[in-house]
Amino acid sequence: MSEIVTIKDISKKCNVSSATVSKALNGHSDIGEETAEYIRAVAREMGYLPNSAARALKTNRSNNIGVLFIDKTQSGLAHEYFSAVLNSLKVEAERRGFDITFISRNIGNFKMSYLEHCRYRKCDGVVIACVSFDDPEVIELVKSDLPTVTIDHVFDNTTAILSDNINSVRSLVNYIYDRGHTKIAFIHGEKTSVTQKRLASFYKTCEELGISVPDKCVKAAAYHDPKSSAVATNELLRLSDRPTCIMYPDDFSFIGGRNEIERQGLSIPGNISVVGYDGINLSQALRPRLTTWKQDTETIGREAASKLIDAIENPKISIQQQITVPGELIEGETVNRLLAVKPSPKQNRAAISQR
Amino acid sequence: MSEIVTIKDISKKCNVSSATVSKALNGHSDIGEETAEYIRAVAREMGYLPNSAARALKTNRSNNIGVLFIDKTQSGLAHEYFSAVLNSLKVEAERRGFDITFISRNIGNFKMSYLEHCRYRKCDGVVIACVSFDDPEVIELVKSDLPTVTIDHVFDNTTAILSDNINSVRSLVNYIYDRGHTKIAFIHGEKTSVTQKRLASFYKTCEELGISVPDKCVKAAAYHDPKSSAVATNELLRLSDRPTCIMYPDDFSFIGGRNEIERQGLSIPGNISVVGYDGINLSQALRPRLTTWKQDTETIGREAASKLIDAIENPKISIQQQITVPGELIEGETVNRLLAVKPSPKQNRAAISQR
DNA sequence: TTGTATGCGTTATCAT
DNA sequence: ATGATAACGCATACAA
Repeated sequence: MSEIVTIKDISKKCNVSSATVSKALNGHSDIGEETAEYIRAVAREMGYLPNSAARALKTNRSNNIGVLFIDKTQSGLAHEYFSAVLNSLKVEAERRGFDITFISRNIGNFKMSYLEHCRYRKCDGVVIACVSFDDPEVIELVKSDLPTVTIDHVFDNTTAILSDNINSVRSLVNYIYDRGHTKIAFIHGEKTSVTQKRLASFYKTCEELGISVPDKCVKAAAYHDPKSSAVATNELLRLSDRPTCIMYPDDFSFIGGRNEIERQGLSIPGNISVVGYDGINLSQALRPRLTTWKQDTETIGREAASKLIDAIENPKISIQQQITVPGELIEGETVNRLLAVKPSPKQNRAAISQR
Repeated sequence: MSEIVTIKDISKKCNVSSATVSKALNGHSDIGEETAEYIRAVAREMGYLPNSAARALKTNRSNNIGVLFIDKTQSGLAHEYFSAVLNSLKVEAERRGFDITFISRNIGNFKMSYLEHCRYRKCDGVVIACVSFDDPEVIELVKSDLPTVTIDHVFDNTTAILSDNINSVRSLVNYIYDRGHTKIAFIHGEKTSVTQKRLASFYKTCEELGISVPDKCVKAAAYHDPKSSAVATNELLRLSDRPTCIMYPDDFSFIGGRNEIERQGLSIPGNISVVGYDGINLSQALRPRLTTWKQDTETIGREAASKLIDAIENPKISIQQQITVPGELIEGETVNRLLAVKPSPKQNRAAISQR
């Protein structure tokens, strides 16, 4: 088909040197405006495209950012939260002229570390998310000279984009409390730093509100795993002093809880109230619509790309920072309003047994 | 940190020329076995990594495959079906030494076509999926000299990996019929070639079974859109001669149908039977477990990568082919067994009104 | 303001 | 079996 056109081809057509063409194309100021414009016009007309490999070889810049989105279970692509973040990240990266490369071990026969993969592809920087942050290879990556941005995890020497796990749980608990609940159960995912933040915020907020939290009301489950949340739900529903509201680790896990609740002939929110976490599409397709916390995946992904590229393009003035991205409460229909006034324990128990 | 080590560095250490090192590293046969082994050992010890940019520049091969996974709505990442395919594709590509680059328009300030993006990044080939296949830019891509594999769509000059949309619908309809249903409704997505295949298979199978399909029982909705499926469900439920089983465009859309069914006080499968399509995680987390068709995303993605890389590595002997990937029926709990014997129309009507 | 020359790291051709 | 050399396309230091 159409032959590949190079700078040399353009230089011939324009009767200038290839250096002049290169400068004109890159907008250097030391080229006459008219010649520059002419060269650019010819380049456009000839369908010129820069050769990214040649450019990378020369400049040691690839305009490529690595993305480490790996999970114990599978690739991070399975989680709607992470795929949404990735998508936003990709959009912003492309807007600023960067492509994305998935980083992994084992590329072909070469077994390489994450860092080696980045070096092999000459990635200008790397975004790390949804990965075991204590993996030595991740540490190696973070400690390297490569610009790095982490999502939902803080290392002391990198920029981090954080979904606001403290305020989210605080808001949810306050919302639940305002609707008259004082017996609130919390099902959490695997013990990551995110989980620890949410759990701490849960305890702290309850304490501020004067709500006691029995150990029985805090259950461990796993993220994105309806089964373990179903088990936890079952245990909670069997408590003699049953909670009136259950908080789930994420919207998808709630499906398991919902099954268990319905299996016991209870209705949401009539007999038991619930909230999710994430605000994925599914949560608003369900009936009743799930009350949940929407994480701002669009901003998280965009900021991750943006801060990383800032660091790449301005290595000296860039400083590590932690950016906390607020989310928003989605008020669905799954938290019952129990009483107009703050209930005493006795009233509360009455409200439960009225089912 | 550790400096980048090049072939030249190795050649110095080994007291051979850089040409010899290159050949040894690439396993050429014209190097003494002992020297070659020695060179490789030194390279390993020094932490040598090939410079992909230099190699690409020289060989005109990037070991990079482009991936066009774009949807009207968003990126294809939102659909669990496509993200699963992509993940499998990525795994196979990496196993064979290829990285993946997302192809899009608008990279930086350069507005480029899909083909131009591929050329810019020197992609060795491209996989096309979940895209408007009638987009002129996609056509341009397919008609180019770039090796191409399409997923779920056939062009006459490319290799295609196809989920078996004919047999899947046939199997579903047969399964439903075997359980005593003769009034089967079909809700379909936007009119793509996939949709047309499924619809044709639906009509054909019904005809083979001697089932008549009133126009009222075939409804248009949109993929991945619970709302439109809810609307279609509502219309179907209001029919005087109501279907006993509804087939949904996909598992996620079924959520909308389910809401509508429950809103009307009907139960699944007691009052109305349903099947989904895709077999995503959600479908088996629901209660009752959804009867659906599981598309073999793992094979689809793997084959797409595999065939594309075959074509890249062996351009002469590679031929276009269409590969149909079978799926499997997931027997959930959402199709009621109506009668032991094939029902006459009258019995059938009685069964319906008994609710 | 424009041109010349060089080298980025690699592979391939052709000698030796 | 090994080495010298050139070339891939581009950007830049320096000369003009």
